[in-house]
Amino acid sequence: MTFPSWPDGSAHALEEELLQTWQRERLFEQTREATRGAEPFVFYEGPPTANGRPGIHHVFSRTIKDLICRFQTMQGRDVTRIAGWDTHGLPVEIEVEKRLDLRGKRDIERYGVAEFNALCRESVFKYQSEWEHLSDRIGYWLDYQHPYVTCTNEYVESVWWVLARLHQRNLLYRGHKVLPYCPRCGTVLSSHELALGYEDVTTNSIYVTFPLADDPSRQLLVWTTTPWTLLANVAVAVNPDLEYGEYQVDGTRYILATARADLPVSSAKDAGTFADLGPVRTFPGRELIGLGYRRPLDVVPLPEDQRSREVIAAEFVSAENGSGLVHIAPAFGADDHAMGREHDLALVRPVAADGTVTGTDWPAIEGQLVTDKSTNDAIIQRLKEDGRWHLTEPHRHSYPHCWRCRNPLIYYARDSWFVRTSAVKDRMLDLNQTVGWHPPEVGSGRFGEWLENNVDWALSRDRYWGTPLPVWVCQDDPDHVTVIGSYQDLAERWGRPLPEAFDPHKPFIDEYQWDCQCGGTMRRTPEVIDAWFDSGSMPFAQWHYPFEHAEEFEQHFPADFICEGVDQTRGWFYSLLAIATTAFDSPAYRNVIVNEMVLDAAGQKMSKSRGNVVDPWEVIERFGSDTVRIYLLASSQVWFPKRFDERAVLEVAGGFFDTLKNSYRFFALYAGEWTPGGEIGDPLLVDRWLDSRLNATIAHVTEAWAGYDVTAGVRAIMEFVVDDLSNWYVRINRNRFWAPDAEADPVALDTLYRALVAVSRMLAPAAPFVADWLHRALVGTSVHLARFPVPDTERDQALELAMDAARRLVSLARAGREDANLKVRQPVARLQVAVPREVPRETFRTLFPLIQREINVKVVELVASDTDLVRLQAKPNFRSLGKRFGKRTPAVAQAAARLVPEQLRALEEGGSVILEVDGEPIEYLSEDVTVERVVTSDWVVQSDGPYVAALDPELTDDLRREGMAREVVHRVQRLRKEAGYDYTTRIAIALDGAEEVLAAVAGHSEFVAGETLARRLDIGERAPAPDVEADVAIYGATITIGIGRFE
RNA sequence: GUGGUCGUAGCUCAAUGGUAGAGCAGCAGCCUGAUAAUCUGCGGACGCGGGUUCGAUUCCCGUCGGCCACCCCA
Repeated sequence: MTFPSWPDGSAHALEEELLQTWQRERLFEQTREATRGAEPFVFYEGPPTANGRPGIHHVFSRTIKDLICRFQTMQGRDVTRIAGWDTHGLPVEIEVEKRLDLRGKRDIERYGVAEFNALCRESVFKYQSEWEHLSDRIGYWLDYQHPYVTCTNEYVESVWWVLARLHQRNLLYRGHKVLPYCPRCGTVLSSHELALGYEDVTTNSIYVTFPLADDPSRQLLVWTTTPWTLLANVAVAVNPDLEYGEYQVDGTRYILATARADLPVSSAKDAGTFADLGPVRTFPGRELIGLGYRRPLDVVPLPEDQRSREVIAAEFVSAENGSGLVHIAPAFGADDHAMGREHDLALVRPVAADGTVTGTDWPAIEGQLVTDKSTNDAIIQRLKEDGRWHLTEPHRHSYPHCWRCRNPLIYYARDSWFVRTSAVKDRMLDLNQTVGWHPPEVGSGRFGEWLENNVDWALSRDRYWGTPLPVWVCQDDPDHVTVIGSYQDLAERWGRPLPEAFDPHKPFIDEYQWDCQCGGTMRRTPEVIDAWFDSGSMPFAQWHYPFEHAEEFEQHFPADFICEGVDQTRGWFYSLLAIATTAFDSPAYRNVIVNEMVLDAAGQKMSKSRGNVVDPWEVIERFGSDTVRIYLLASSQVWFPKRFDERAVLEVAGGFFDTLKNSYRFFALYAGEWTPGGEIGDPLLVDRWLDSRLNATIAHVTEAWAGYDVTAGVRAIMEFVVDDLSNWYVRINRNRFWAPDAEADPVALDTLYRALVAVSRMLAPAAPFVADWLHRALVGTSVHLARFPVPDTERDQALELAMDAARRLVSLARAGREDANLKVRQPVARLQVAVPREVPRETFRTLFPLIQREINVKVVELVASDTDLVRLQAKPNFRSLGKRFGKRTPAVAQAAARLVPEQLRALEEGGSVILEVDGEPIEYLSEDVTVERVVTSDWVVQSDGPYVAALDPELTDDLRREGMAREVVHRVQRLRKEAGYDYTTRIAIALDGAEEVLAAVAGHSEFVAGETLARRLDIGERAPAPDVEADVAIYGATITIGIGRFE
């Protein structure tokens, strides 16, 4: 057979062509068929939201997912790879709001919820085809024919089912809590969403004075970073054990913690501090407790039946910042809320659900958004007018923002629905222990610590486009609650069959109501749920479990493997675990690879605003997706941040593919009509060596990938191809593939062929295109239907050691040649080598011919002792000496210099010797001393530890003549190339010029003719009509070489 | 602010309580009938200050800088 030549076009073109072939062959389906019914390997695809474009970081995690899934498929596992789309939630709503230019919920309601949601449903698939296309283009195989889609009726029903189940288990409840709340989106956020939106901001914090009710000249100095919350102030908290002081400024006595007395006494530029002034008196905070005060901004009515405007005690108050007196507004802070309950404080909430001020008798501020700077400015202005303002101070802190709309959040008390995850916290921690995290730190650290601080999952969202919360509440008695777990259940309650075109979304679902047993009306609570709950439900909802596919679900739960970016730690990784724990008391995944972010070349986060976003399409077109995939996998562990630098892409992956391509080209060039599987002779040592290295590599890669270390496996393949296969095996065996007038050695062809086939199979999960091209070229079938290679022979450790020694010595001898200015073409008479004991002598000796060829030396000798070549010298090993000798270490180390060669050799061979140090016998053990070698002989000696190579530098006339002949061969070869001859072209050579050179050639005419394919060699003549002719200097003497075709 | 993490050759990174190692880039050279391949040679007192120790890049404390996470922080 003949092997096709590697296409000349770009990697991009090759990949595009293969994609068409794959499609034509329905290759993905074929691979699915091939392992159907085998032991399953369960993979869950984290559903992307299809309303944003995919980026390079998606290529990253998809490459890892693809690698593991392909690998497991090639191991014969039945790998489920179902695509999924996350379709609900705020991101989708916000996209639509922007498109319609709506500003908030009121606009949406005016526009019509039904119409709005219809647009949301549509917009989700805006980028779907681009996602599918990109996944396809990078070779990410996923079943896009039957994806799970979180907004379908089936999916929603499964989510309802699990919510009803949680309710049965008393894990779903309604609570009134202060929660992070986005005024723009008009909804609460969960703690994991909160984590996504912290930003450093500078706001104006203010110090405000609260005159005491019975003595207005004594004033509490109170600090706040959110002036608008003063509208709802009902108390001031002090720490009863903290020291406070009264400071007299003019007619006023300010009260603040003495630890905070470095505050200025006024806003004047040159104002001194309270500390400068000194306190009139000091006292513990408990003295203040119970005192009444005049509240600032008296614009909100306070209920009479509850306490307000008084000083209360709170342990959490510290003097770290502020004044040591904390303003309490129970509606707008979690601590405040707790204090309010504890002390029966009034709760006023002069802020509407849209974040605007309401219910005050201050017209100027009514309707203002509390997070607007102007609102705070107005409040500060009024405080100034009222004489209650003391100081404004810019305050820089990280403050939570809505992770979707970037607006600042407020803390806001309202009714919400919660999943009681804190009740299963310990269980989640236990189950998390069973998960194989890669890297482990994320699981134990970032994720584990997060679980330790678990709070109940704030599930409900006061929005429109989401899975509706299937909770119906009695209008008359809010304690009458029904949670619907299926559509059948709904129909039964409702009393009629559901309509044909039933849509469980808002607003339609809100029309379903029925009579409560108490006579009231059961209506659905208006909220939808957190979209993270949707995606966390995919293990069962993708099967419409328990309504369908119960068996499939059970076989596919939990997952063997998931993989997402580190940003999903509190996202999908958590929602999967939380739901699996509460609903099934099980982990949702057994192994997870957490990949880090892809940064730009400068290490900056990619963001649209910075304009440093890498377009995956562009990069793939330039390099090909295999190159990008290999780069992302191999440049560093996937859990380290990647600096995406285009130069680095070629550095890491380009060289490897070039080498692989050239190895194949070399093989195809010389394979000719050779057909694998035929009769071949006995393998040589080098062939067995390559087999051994190949088997070692297969074992290494298999182990790495089975253990989810994708990088180690990829690197092992790359090292094998570059170091062992190309740069050593092919190079040293060139003459077996091409020898003048001879067929290529079938044993070498077979060895190289098998190695290339195995490489293509190992590479298939990582670089599916190139691997497939290669496999088709070598074998004729797709690599993706092949099994992953299995080591087929034992490793030959002795041979690998011997070859390793040979390679080292070749390197050393070359360095020696450089040193002595002896070109490799100049033969030398002898090379003496020394190797450490563990190198098996006999095997090593059989490699001498190889060393001879590589070094161009006539004789290689293994010396028993290297004393003739080098002087031995002791280098003390402080590590082992230090352990035994402590303070005497330096003396003992120094004394080691006195060890004589016999002693050093004894040490090197594992013995021990005794030496007297400071009048005391000291025993040196083998590990105490490293023996170094210093060159002493006249020979050219290079050493690397116990490996020594020594060249006899003396050149006889014979050697010189041979060197000249080789030099002439070299020149002729260059001229052949210049003439553009084919490598089989027979030529005629004419040489004229320096006698010395001509004589040398004459003496080696057979060699020269053989190497250059010369059928005619005219010495001392000029060619009559050469194709190429040149004057060249050989050892300083000039000759003229002319070559032409031999007809 | 709190906690973590990192700070080593131009770049990317490694190792170690014992005197610093690799890859890439650069320069010089070798080799080459596959190669923009290989091979050989050339560089750094490990952010700063202090401590523990016979000895610290490695341990401890502080400090500066980068990154990450947490946070009701008034």
